[in-house]
Order: sequence, then C-alpha cells, then structure tokens
Amino acid sequence: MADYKQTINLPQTGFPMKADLAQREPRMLADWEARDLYGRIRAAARGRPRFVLHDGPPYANGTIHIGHAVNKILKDIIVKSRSLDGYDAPYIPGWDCHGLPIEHAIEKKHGKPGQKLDANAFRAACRAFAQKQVEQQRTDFKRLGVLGDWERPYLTMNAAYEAEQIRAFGRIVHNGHLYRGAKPVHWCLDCRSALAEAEVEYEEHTSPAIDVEFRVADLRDLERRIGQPAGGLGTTPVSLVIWTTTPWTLPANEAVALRAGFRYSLIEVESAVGRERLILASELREQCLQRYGLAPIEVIAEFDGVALERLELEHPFLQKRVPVILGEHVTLEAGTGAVHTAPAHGQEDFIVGQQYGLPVVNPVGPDGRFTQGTPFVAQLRIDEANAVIIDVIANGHRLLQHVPYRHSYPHCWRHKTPLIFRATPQWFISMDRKQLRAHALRDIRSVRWTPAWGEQRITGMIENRPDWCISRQRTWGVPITLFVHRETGALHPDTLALIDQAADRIAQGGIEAWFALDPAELLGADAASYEKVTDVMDVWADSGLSFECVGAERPEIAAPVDLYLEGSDQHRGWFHSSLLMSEALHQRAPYRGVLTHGFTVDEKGRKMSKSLGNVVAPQTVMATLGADVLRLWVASTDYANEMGVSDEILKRTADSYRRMRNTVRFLLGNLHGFDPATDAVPVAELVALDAWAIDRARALQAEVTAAYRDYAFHLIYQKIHNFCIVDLGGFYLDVLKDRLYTTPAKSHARRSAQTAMYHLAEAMVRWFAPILSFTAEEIWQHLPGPRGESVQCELWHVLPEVSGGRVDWPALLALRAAVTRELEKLRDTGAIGAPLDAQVDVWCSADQYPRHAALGEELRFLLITSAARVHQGEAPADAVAVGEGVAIRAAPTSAPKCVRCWQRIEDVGTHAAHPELCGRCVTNITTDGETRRYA
RNA sequence: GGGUCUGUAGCUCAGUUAGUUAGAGCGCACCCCUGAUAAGGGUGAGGUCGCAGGUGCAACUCCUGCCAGACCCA
Repeated sequence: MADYKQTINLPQTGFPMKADLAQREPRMLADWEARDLYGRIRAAARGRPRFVLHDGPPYANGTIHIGHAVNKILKDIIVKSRSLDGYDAPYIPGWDCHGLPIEHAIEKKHGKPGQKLDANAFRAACRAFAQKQVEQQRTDFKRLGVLGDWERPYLTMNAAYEAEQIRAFGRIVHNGHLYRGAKPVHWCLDCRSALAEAEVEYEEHTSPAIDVEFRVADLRDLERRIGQPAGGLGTTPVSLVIWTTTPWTLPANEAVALRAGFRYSLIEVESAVGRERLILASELREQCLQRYGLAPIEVIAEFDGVALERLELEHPFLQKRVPVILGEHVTLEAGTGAVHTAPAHGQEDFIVGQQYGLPVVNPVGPDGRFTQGTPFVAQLRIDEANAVIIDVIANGHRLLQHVPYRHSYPHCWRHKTPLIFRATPQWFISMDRKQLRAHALRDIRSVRWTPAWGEQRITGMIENRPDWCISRQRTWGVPITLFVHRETGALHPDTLALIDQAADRIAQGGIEAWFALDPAELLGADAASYEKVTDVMDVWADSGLSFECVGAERPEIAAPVDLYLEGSDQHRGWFHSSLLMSEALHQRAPYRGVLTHGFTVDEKGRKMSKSLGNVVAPQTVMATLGADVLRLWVASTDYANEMGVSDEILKRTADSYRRMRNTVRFLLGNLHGFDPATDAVPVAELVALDAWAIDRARALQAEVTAAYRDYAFHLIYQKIHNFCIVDLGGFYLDVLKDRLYTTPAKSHARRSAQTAMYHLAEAMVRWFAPILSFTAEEIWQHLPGPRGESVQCELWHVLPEVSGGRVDWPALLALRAAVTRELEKLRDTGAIGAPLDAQVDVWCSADQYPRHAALGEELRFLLITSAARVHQGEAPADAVAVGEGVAIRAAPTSAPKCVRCWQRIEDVGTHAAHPELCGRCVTNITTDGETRRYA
C-alpha cells in the first residue's frame, strides 16, 4: 500500500505556506536595491510610450502615517500596472522641504532666527533637519515596496530646484501676474512680526463692545432705494448701526457690510438728542433697541439688504464717506446685522473689500501705535486709542452703547498676548489681471478627474478664491528676488534680468546666496535707491511649480504629465497651486488626469486621532502582517470615499491574502517537474476542462487589465479573490487533483493540467505584481522555466486562445452545483463522507441529454463522485428535479475502494497483480496513462 | 454656517437607462476530508438598502428634508 503512495504525484514546492512577510520583505528589499531593480525596469521599458505620474511632494517632517502609505501605495500600483501594460512609467519621488513647520522645529531647539542663530545658520539648521526627515521618510516609503528613483528624488530645497523656481517666478512676473498689495495678517506687537495661523492660539479676552451710528449721507437716495416717496423721510437723521469689539479699527473703516437676503428695518426712535431713525436687521431689531434702552416709535419701512448696496454713509468721526457693501460673512448671531468693515484689519473685511475695490489703508505701525497724522489717535497705542475713539464717538452723539464684552480672541502662542490684524505690504498673483482664473476654469474641463466630482470641487474653489498672496515674512523659504524702489515702491526696470542673475547665484549657493547678496553687486549705483525684498514664497508656490522645476532637470517627466494623485484635500492644495502656476506660465494645465483618494478613518467612519485611540500605524502593520497585506488593504478599499482601517479590517485582509497565496502555492506545487518548453501540451490537444480554465483566465485578464487602466483596484481585488475561491479552489483545482495525482507524471492527462496551471500562474503573478509586489516576486522565483529577473520588468502574460469547444460548461457547472447539494444531504444523514463515497445518476429530456452526456465516462471526474451516469428518458420518482428536463439522484456506493485513487469502483480486485487497485490505476502505473479528453 | 462627497449583510465590495424574491467573497455556524494539512471541500444563517416624506403602475435607484461621517472653507 505504501508502494502505491509513491506512485502518486503530490505537490512539491519550496514556496512556503506561511508568508512570514515581516521577515521576508526586508530581505527582498535589500536584494532589489542591490540589483537596482528600479534601474532595470527603466532599462527594460526604454523606448516604450511613456506614462508619467508626477509625485506630489510630502512635507519633510515627521514619521509617515497611514495616509502617506495609502498615497504612495496607490501611486506604486499605478506605476507598476502601467509598466506591465506596456508603458515606460518612471517614478521620481519628491519632498517639500521649506516652510513653517520645519522652522518651528528649529525654533524649538535654537530659538528664533537672530537669537541664538543668525538667519543663515538658522537656514542651515532647517536644511539639515529637512534632509534628515527626508531620509527617515524615504526608509519607510521604500519599506512599503514602492519602487522609484529613491537615490535621485527631487527636493524643493535642492539648489537647482530653488534656482528653477526663481526662474519660473521671473516668467510669471514677465507674464504680468504679479502685483504688490497689502493684506491683513495676524500681528504680534511683542514679536513685532506677522504670525502664521499655526502660531495663533485662541483665548478669552475682554474687549469694549460698542454700537455706532453711521449716518446716511443722502436721504433722498435712501428714499428711492426703499420705496419711500421723494422727500418722505424729511430731514430726521437716519443711521445704519454697527457693532464692534475693536473700536481702534474704526479709523480704518472703509465700508459697512449688509447681507443680501436679510431683511432690514428703518425705525424711528426718540434718543437723548431727539428724534432719529435707525436701520437694523429686522430679526435683531427688538434686542438691539432693548440694549440701547430705546423704545421704537414706528417701523417706517422694511427692505432687503441688497437695496442699500453702495448707499453712502458718513464716517462716525472722520471727514469721509464710506459705502454700504454686501457680504456673505454678515450673520445675525450677534450685533446689528450691519458689519463695520476695515479691510486693513480683518480677513473677511479684506476679501470683501477686494471685491468692492476698497482701499486697504493701515494707520497702525508695527509697534501697535497709530501713525503720525491719524486724527485723534496719532502716536497712541491701540489699547489707549480705544478709549479716545469711544469718547470721540460719544461726543459726536454716534454712540448707542458701550459695554465690556468677553469672547474668544486670537493670542500669540509665545507671548500669550492679544494679536491684531494689520495690513502689511505683500506680493500677489492676480487671478484676473491676466485671465488666470478664466484660463484655469477653461482647462479644468479637459482634465480627467477621478472621481469625476473632483472637477466640481476644484472649479468651485477657483471660481471663488481671492488673489494668491505668495509672500511670507519668513526665514526658511525661496526668496522673492525683487528690488523695489525705496520711494515709489516700483520694481527695478531690469527686474527680469535681475531675477535671472539671482537664479544663477542660487543655482550655485542655494537660497542663502540671495540673503547674502549685497544689492550693489547686481545694481551698482542703483543699490542706494532700491530695497532688496527679503520675503519668501508661500510653500505652495514651491510645490506648485514642481512640474516646471523637476521637468527642467528631468525632461523625461516634463509636464503636462499623465497623472497627479493625492488626497482629496489637495483640491485646495497642490492640484490648485500647480494648476495656477502652470496657467500663469503656459496657459495650460500641468496634468492630463488627477486622481484623489479619501482619508483614512476607523471602522466607524471617524477620522484617526490620538485622542480617539484609533490610529493605525503603517510601521506596525508592516512589522506584523507585512507590507503586502497593507498594500492589499489599500487595493481592496474603494479610495473614492473615506478608507476604513481597523484591526478587524486588516485581519480580513490578511485572511484573503493567505487564501490567494495558498491558491498560487497549489499551482506551484503541482508544476513540480514541469518544463514549459518541453512539457506543455499544444492548445489543440488540451483536455477540455484545461482549455476552459485558460479561457476563463483570459476573460478575467481582460477585466483585470481594464480595471487597472481605470484605476479600479478594489474591483481587481474582488475579481482575483473570487477567481481563487470560486473558479479555482471550489471547482477547477478540486477537480484537477485526481488527474494530477493519479495519472503518470509525464502523461498527457497530467501535462495538460500542468499546461493550464502554468498559464494561470504566469497570468496571476502579473495580476498580483502591482499590488502584492513582494509576494509576486516570491512566486516569480518559484515558477518553472527560464524567466527575467523580476516580474516588474514583464508585460501581461499572453494567454493562448483556445477553441470554443463542444462542452456546455455553464450547464455542467449548474449540474455540479445541484449534485453538490444532494451530496450534502447524504452527508447530513451520515450515508457518505467524501464525495467519492457517492454515485450519481442523471436523467435528461431528449434536448438536455447531449450537453449533459458530453463528457461520457469523465463526468464523474467533474463531479468528483465514484460514478456518474447520464440517462435519457423519464426520471424515477425519487430523483430530484434540478432544472427543465434534468433530474438527479445521488446515492452511496458499496463498490470497493481503490487504495490508490480512492474511488469506489467495481473492478477493484479484478487485477491479480494489483488486487487493491481499480483498472484505471492499473493502467496508470503500468502504461503511459489513461486517456482524458474532457476532465 | 457654506462648498464637494459618502451611507447596501459583522467586514470589503457589486447592483446598467427606476422593472421579478437585493447579489458576491470573506467572517460566522454546522458538516466533510485528511494526498494543498497551522491547508482543502460543502451547506446554512445574516439586509427595514442611514431615517422620514414625496413623485411614479413600480424606488436601493429620482426629488426634498433630517441624521451620521469625511475633506475643504468660514
């Protein structure tokens, strides 16, 4: 009996069942690096059409989190799948290296520039810090299995990049997009400097809250607007009332904002100075009058805020008139429904002011004192000015109320003192002077957005955004290399040439070269009358110009590129800044396609946060389940929405990973001893079932490759997983076992099966490769036959075209499913255990008979029963109908069991030399093997 | 508060232009096998399609509102 076991061909492979990814992956990575796998892929792909995914640079700060992993893995899947699809798909990773977070990291250690370190030493520290962050992140990115030009990434702090950025900036200036304006920023009086949003803390603060009257300048105009008869309002003064907690900003008032759609009332009251009329939001009218201690005598009129647009008002204490404007920021939550607007002292005021072309006049100096010549409050500090201004307003009888008011107010994170908004000179890229907005909107339409709603999203943002303020009063950034006339504020007439000269110096010495530059070196005698700008650029300008800066150095990935791929927040960020920069330079989009993915959330759909304790660290996943499981999770999740991760989700992912791995392992184990060059069976001679398997794989491959082209990775995962379980494990491979194990190793029957399995494996390893990159490489090493050194250098496997064949597989699969159900019933009663304990009879109508009888004797192999007989004619009463004209009966068989193939066949024992074997096995151990045509 | 989205079994996903009883795989339960064996095969139970209205002969699908969640803005 043991002798016969040795005549069985069992699977043999060195491909282990246990993946041990956490240990195996790092070794494989070291091997890839040693062999310069990325370089070899490039060499293999040379000359193919190019597919360029341009990497969005992550910020060089901190260890990578799961969101980084998602992003890089998606990019890697795309790059690798395009390579298999016949493209040359280079991937050059980048990092965003300038900016505030890095400055802050250095400040924490060394203090602000000028304290312990001078600005140059500070920048050097920033550079060193960023470099270290890049290296740390690079290690983790590589560990994910992401292939790319990791030795030559682009860093926005490379001197060549910085210089190219300056040159691009010069072209933007040349194209007329740049202008100098003013903009309110958070300003700390103690720092005497602007603060970034990240440096602002909100704390409780008590301010003087006042209600102030702005007199309507022309009552006749008001009458016309609100439908009153001419002269009907007489001469009684009418005031629009505003409420503010920053009286010191009133000298900079340029308008009063109402909201279109809100109702306003004109109310007559009797105040300390006599009869007057007030305009208040209708909804707030009662509560306001109560606050002022005034009783309404009469509501004269009610009207929409829109009626007063551009009505002129008298400033409450300055000799000037200001307009009524309309703004969406006006609310009914507090105040009067009319908002004092000082563009120099408020963000919203500034934005709405831009729309109305209001002047931005800032009378407050860097020390918080009013400038010389400001009426009433010259030289006073703003806190002192508050009291003076309130007095002036009260004396002019424009003050309705004055109370202390406690509210949340921005404070400096260092000094813990209240901040102010203060307009400062800044550099802007205009959205409209040179049609930047219009051009961007035009070109958004021809970009392929994935998912499609990305188009609406970025369109809305471009439509509504204000001009881009690109200047920052910071140390660690690419300088705005301009010279401005000290008196006129005009740019130097040779500005474009000067920018190029600055770029040349920066190409040599990095941005430090600009800060170290003595203007006389470039300007000569003009140096005395021109000021060197030391502002740096917004970091969004750095990364927004990456297509230009990287493309200049690496023409193989020059814009416009095929794809940008980032998280959905980048509609506001990199997609946005890149689009504007590209339009400003070339009047076209930098990308042909944009793909966005959602953010990672926990299994309940909530964002990841330390406080919720639901953070999944990629490093932990890689160290336990392995990078391939993490990659499989990324592929299996629909990235269009939020991407859920949790222990359970990853566990499920690891389960399906194992299943797919074992399916391939079975293929490899049964390919033992198979040399495709000499052992493959010609397509025309394949056993019908094997041809079916190849055909099924062909159909699936068409779907898989199409899904890769559509970036629909979660469908690929579903399809491949289902294929492994349903088609292979649940059917084909299960049926195949008998043939593989019991027919002679070199027989046609077994070689046919191996030929099909070989093609399945060759196809599947490539389907896996973009996603399960480590596992695919491991499979690659265990596949038979000569092969290239990495699956990543390959193209999709060409599956042979098999002739349609005469077998009606859907009908037989349905029959098989019905038989399986019947067998289960027998198993439940204890009548059988294994399916081979059973025999099956099938009765068919005349038209059903041919397709069910097509396999003849071999039907039992398909059903994995010891016998299967197909009859034409009426079914007996105890047969179970399983469809139109088909009925079956399954029953235990009492035939003796062959010790070799385990089938129960009557002829066991009839062969004198092999009394324990069936006739089929005797044939298989004494001849070239039995003949199989169908299964 | 505004913009762009999302919500189908415990989990991951399908579900055509509205048209039979809403599907798959995993997981789970139970059974079998012991020649893929820390594997493999089978059967089964799981769903008020977020909730509430509305328009249709007919709604997971279209409309409105609400709830929950994500990103971006304020």
